[in-house]
Amino acid sequence: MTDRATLKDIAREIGVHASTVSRALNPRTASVVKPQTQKRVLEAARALGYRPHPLARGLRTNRTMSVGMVIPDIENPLFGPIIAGAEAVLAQSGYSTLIGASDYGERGAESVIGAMLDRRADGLLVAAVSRRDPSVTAAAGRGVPVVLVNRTVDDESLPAIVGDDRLGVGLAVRHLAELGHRRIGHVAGPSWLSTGWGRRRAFSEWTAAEGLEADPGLVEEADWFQVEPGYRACRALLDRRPDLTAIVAGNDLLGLGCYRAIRALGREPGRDISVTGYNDMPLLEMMQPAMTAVRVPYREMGGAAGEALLSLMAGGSRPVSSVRLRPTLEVRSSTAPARS
Amino acid sequence: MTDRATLKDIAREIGVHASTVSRALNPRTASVVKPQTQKRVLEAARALGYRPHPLARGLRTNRTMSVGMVIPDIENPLFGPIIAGAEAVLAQSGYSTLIGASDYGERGAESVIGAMLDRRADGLLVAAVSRRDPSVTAAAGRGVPVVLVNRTVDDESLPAIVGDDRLGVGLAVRHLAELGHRRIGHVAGPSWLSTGWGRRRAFSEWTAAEGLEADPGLVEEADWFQVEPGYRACRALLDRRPDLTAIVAGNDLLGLGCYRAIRALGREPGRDISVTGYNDMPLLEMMQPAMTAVRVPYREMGGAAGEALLSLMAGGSRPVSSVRLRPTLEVRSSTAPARS
DNA sequence: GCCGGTTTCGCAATCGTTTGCGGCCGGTTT
DNA sequence: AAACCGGCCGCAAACGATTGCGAAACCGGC
Repeated sequence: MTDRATLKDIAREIGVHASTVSRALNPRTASVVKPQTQKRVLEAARALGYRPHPLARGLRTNRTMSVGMVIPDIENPLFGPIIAGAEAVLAQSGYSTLIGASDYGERGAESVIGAMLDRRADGLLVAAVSRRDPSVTAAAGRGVPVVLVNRTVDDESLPAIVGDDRLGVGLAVRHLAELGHRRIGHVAGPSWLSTGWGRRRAFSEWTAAEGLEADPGLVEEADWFQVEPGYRACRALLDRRPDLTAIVAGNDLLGLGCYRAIRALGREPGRDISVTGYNDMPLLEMMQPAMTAVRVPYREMGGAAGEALLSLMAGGSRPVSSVRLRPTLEVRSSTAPARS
Repeated sequence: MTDRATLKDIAREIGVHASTVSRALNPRTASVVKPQTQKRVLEAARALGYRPHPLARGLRTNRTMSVGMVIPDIENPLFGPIIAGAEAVLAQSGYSTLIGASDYGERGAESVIGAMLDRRADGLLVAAVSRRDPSVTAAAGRGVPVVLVNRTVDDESLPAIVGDDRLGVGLAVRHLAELGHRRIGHVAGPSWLSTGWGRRRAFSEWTAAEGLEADPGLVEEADWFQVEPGYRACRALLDRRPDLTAIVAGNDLLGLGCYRAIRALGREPGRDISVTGYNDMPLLEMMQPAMTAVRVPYREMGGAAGEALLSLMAGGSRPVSSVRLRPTLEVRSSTAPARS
């Protein structure tokens, strides 16, 4: 790599000291250098194609202008939009985004976070947190700005940008109730994740609020947000309650698992048993039947998280509040009037 | 953030000079320090929780231990596995992965690559390259190690880890031919991308090799690897050639577009017209009908790219050869015997 | 022509590591 | 006993930027 120009090169070029060049180039200190010399500096800098050396700068200022982003499993299509949204707003402010996959399990997140702290990331965006996560809270305790995305921790001690699961589940349950469904089941996500747990509680509250049957037996927990666990949980649920006419799934993948389970029993999702998904991930509308789902604005979520982190890193200690984004309901053909 | 321990802290702790500590900690130079002092250094380092400062080290050694990864659009589920595979092997060697989305269009890739070079990334993994891409070749020309993933450039001047499209398309065409299809169409991806172009050429070659009809009119190009363009292209194709019994799609999303187009004509994909996808992205098997597709091992592809980049960055100038990974065919229910 | 006050800039230290060079110390060789 | 050598380690100079401090230069006003 051909060596880049340094401050000294510019200084030599126009006969001033490197520190003057530094000041001229930095908007915050540019006011102390004579306008005319600043102009000369700017020209020389452009002519030489000067780009500040991020390592040298960071070493001195103790900031790396990079943030770490921790994702549980990148292969989940859900996180694409979140990453994209965050990366876009962070890049706008000159921050680079380090990505780290904490493939399943707690050990992963800890070592990924450790690696990012070793790199002196200026902040952390964590999408992988479980309801209590020592490594994340430890990092935050050591003064590193942390913003949670999508999932949060129980005590809400950290700013989090999440979807409003109570609202979202409400949309699904009310939609089904309006279609005449009275016996609705729930295939829940893992209860050690805030999303799994929160939606499950919201489901109970809303069925009660709508005056529907509210039996703990209407809920079956899948041990992971994936198709196969969803299939197993749904089979268990339908074995126990063959009379269900609708199922609210904890997320889209669980919903797809429900499709399989329903078909395995010789019935047809949408026609015989209505199913709602949650998240509205890409291509969900291409499934057969196209799945009705609560849509969470994931790209916005990533963007909001990026902004929250920026203000947290910039703003000293002004508390950054958590945000719950409002979901909407995408009605498609996996939900139909109850035909009991 | 509580200040981390530095070399000097360790040195003071055990009464040696910082340079000795540095040597003791660096495996390459550890041989010149007395084993016993090395032991003391190691102990003190562990006791103080020492972690080298990456900026200071990088400033001195002129390496950042980070690589940039350029992705065309993160929202495409295709790139998740590639990212995950690459990140895993790079992390193993101590490299961090910077992610950058070059949302559509050429300008994007250029500015993203620029930002990464400004950050002095030690190498670049580019999944976003078009068949001729000045910014990428320029970066490589300036001595930055570059490895292309998934897509490549025409002149093959850069090491690239891609799928063997000729082989993959052959699997699809032969499969259809064996099912008795004689009039097979192709919905091609953009011809300015190596994947779109290569598969299109392979299609022509294989139809000729199989003794099938080989008419340029059998191919229709979509202007982007997405469902909607696939739909439009497939409609145009079927308008021109209503007698087709099978379609080879340039990728999965185009294949889904074909589903829609076929249904729009009142026919059923799989039953009336066979469709093959390409890539076998996640959840493709959940579609109705489950799509037969050429499976490209994307996670391996990312891993292989990471390894190629590592050896390129380490190995001086030993040429890193390109790799074409062998695809396989996943036969599902979107292909059936021809019923002409 | 001197003086208080600005503006504008240079000097040098600093961030934490790496590394060439040379020095000290012990033991072996002549 | 002088010379030498190899092992071990300290010294100091880098890497490229930022920044407190002080010193020129310059201003208008007396």
